[in-house]
This record gives sequence, C-alpha cells and structure tokens, in this order.
Amino acid sequence: MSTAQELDRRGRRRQQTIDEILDVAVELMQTEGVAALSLSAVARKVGMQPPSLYQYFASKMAIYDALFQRGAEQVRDAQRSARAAAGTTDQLELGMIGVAAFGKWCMENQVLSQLLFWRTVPGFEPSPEAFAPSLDMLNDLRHYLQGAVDAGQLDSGAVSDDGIALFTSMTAGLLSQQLANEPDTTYEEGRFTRLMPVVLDMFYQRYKPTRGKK
Amino acid sequence: MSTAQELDRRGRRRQQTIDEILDVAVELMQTEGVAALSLSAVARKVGMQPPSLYQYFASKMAIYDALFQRGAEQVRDAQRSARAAAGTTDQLELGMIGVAAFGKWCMENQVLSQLLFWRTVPGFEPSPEAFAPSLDMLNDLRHYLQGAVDAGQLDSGAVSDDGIALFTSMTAGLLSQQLANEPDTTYEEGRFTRLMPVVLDMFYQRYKPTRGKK
DNA sequence: TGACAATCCTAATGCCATTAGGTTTTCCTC
DNA sequence: GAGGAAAACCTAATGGCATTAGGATTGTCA
Repeated sequence: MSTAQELDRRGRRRQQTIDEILDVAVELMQTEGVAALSLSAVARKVGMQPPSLYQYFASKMAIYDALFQRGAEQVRDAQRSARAAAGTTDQLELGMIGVAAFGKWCMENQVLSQLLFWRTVPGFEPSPEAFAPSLDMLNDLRHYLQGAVDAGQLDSGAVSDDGIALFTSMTAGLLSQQLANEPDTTYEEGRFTRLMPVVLDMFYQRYKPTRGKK
Repeated sequence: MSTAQELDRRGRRRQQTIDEILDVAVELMQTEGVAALSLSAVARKVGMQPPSLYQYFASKMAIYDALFQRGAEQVRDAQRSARAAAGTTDQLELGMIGVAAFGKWCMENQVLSQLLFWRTVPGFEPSPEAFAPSLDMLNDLRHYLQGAVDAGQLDSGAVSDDGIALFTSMTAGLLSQQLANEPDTTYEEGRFTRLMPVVLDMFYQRYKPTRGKK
C-alpha cells in the first residue's frame, strides 16, 4: 500500500537473495577451498546465470568482504554472549571463557576462520567496515586483561604490546595448527586446541603479579 | 664423446631451465600472491609459450610441489648448518639456534613459507617425497629436545606429544602472526618474532626438571 | 493501463590451464 | 660429415573463469 511497505517487501526479498548467495558461497568454499570459490558455481547452485550475481555484489571480492564481515560479527558476538552467559565477574575467568568461545567458533566455522585469520585469498583485503568487529574483539581482550591487572590477578606487563602479542600468538598458534593439521575434530578434543588451558596457564604464570615480570 | 657425458650436458641444460622456471614462479608469487600464480605469466617471463612449460612440469600443481620440496630442503638445511656452525653441544642452546634459523629463513622466504606452513593453495597437497624434509625437521626437533631431557635440562614431558605440540604451536604462532600482520621486517626486529626467546623461556619454565610437570 | 525499476537473461571479451599434433633444433652414431 | 632419434618448442583448439554491455521480463504502484 504505502511506498515504505513495498520497498520493505522488495528489500526483504533482496536481502533473502543476498543471504542465499552467501550461504551457497560458504558451502562451496567448504568443499572446494576458500580461494577456489567460483562465481559460476555459486550462480549454478542458486539457479541464476553468473552475470545476474552482479545485481547483488559488485565483484567476487565484494562477496569475500561480505563473508569477512559476517564472520567477524559472528565470532565477536559468540565471544560476548559466552561471557555474558557466564555467571562470574572474575576477569581472568572471563578471559578464558572468551578464548574458549573463540576457539569453538573457529572449529565450527573453519571456512570463515580461514578468511578471517589467514591471508589466503590472493587479491582480497577486507574493507575497514568489514574489519571493524575484529578490532572490537581485540579491544575486548585488552579490556579483560586490564580488568585482571586492576584486580591484582596479573602483572601490568600482560596488557603491554608484548603481552598482547604473546597472548594472541599463543592462542592463534594452537588454533592455526589445529585447523591446518587436524581440522576434523572438536575444540575440546583437538590435539592442539585441547592445550588451550595450558598456554593460558603459561601466560598467567609469566605475568603473575608481584614477581613474574622479566 | 661418451653417452654419459652428452646426456649430462643435456641434463644440465634441462636442469637449468627447470631452475629458471621455479625462480620466476617464486618471483611472480611474491608480487601477485602465492595462490594467484599464472603459468602463462611464468611462460611469458621465461620467454616461452605456455604449453612449452609442460615439457618440464606435468601441471601447475607439479610446480607447487617442486617449490614445496625445494623450500622444505632449504629450511631444513638452514637449520642444520646453523646448528653445525654453533660451537656448542648444549642441547637446549642448539634447540634455540635451530628455532632462530628457522624463523630467519621464514622471514627471508615468505612465499615458500606460506606454501610450506599454511594451506593456502586450493587443490595442492604436497607429495610424500616433497614432504619428507619437513618430517626430518620434526625429527631433528624431537632429537634435540630428547637430548636436553637426557642431559637433565628438561622434564621428559617436553618430548611428549603435548610437549611437541606446544613447542611447534607457540613458535609457529609467532611466525604466523608476524608474516600475516607485519611481513616487511626482519626476524630480529619483528613485533612478534622478537618474542621468540620469551616463548622458548616459557616452554623451558613449564618443563623444568624435578618440578615443572603439571 | 501505463510506466518505472528491479531482476534476470544472452552475447561477448579476454584471461586462464591444459591437450593435440606438428616443426625445429640438438646432438650422437655411423 | 650425413642421417636419424629425441628433445625443445611452436600453433591451434577446448572449455573454464570473471566481468561488461545491453536487452527482455517481471513485479509494483500511480
């Protein structure tokens, strides 16, 4: 009836198609490899001719970018809701919960993880907009480590550049090895991800308050 | 004169061409991306027509495989000669020297590193032959850690599956982050690789003899 | 009903890897 | 030094890809 309503209807249909394209793209990347995504294959699976996809995405890279953003938002929110669901205010524990949620999401969304955390697609560089949620995640991490420092659970070195670099490298290192060498398992049972509590403990040992600095 | 000599001449010329193709391939991967290697571009740069390359390699994947093997041999040998050049028999120190040599090679051969340690090229799986030097490297690592255990420098847990997984994950984690986030620097100055001694120390702290087990 | 815009199509371009089949070059044997 | 085999290289062709141009169809509203 009203213009707004019609546009809304059309807009919703359009969004539906966009989502379907992205879903199919993920599905194909799962079987063919992230960098081997073919627009023609996507079009075939959606039931379109390849050029029609350009009504929804300006290029193949735009699809990668949309998936990057989708993934970054998902993993950030997965981390946040895991922390919110936990009934604790212990900053250290919240940090650990976040890492576990992160790891679990990565194992369950390997295609998106690869896009997000490896530089695996030749010409692809995420747009600032798509990258923003990743920065949120890094800030969240800093926030909880700072909280642990303030609570006297960690030495202040833990939130230094070196501390952050160590934290992300060690956790991402386990994830990376897991995804590369033994992808078909769960976060809890993986030969590498299983060691996540160990590396977190190593980190805490290094940045114990009152002594652990250098 | 003799058949052997002539075949040798031809064989040497052939090997020269093969090497040139591989060199050009690395060069192009540096500028265009590892997964974006184009045989046509290689052929152009070598001064051939694309189909002529098939005289030397059965497919594009065969080129990747040759590069994989080349890289694996290079990095293994770089590690070994660094250890041989060191004037020590201290197993722990030899382990550290190996890691440093490994890291340095990776920073100086980023294209090959990516091929070797990330799963970045869609259809590519290294042949067992190409993969063998990587196994050598893992055995070398095990050997030196075992040596440190035998010398009473480390707890035996260091050579357990978990210990090895931890060691490789932490070192590869730093390298990975360095290559992905700040590739244009040296091993010594990189924001992440600079922390290599720190993570090695963390490892040694965890597997100190006489106490450090669990 | 007519018009506008969204949606989808076919046709075409220029890239790619790879195969088929022929020509030139190299080099050893006689 | 002539002949011939094998190596090295070529052109032509196939079928795939991403992307662009431009036309047809369809839905939606005045």
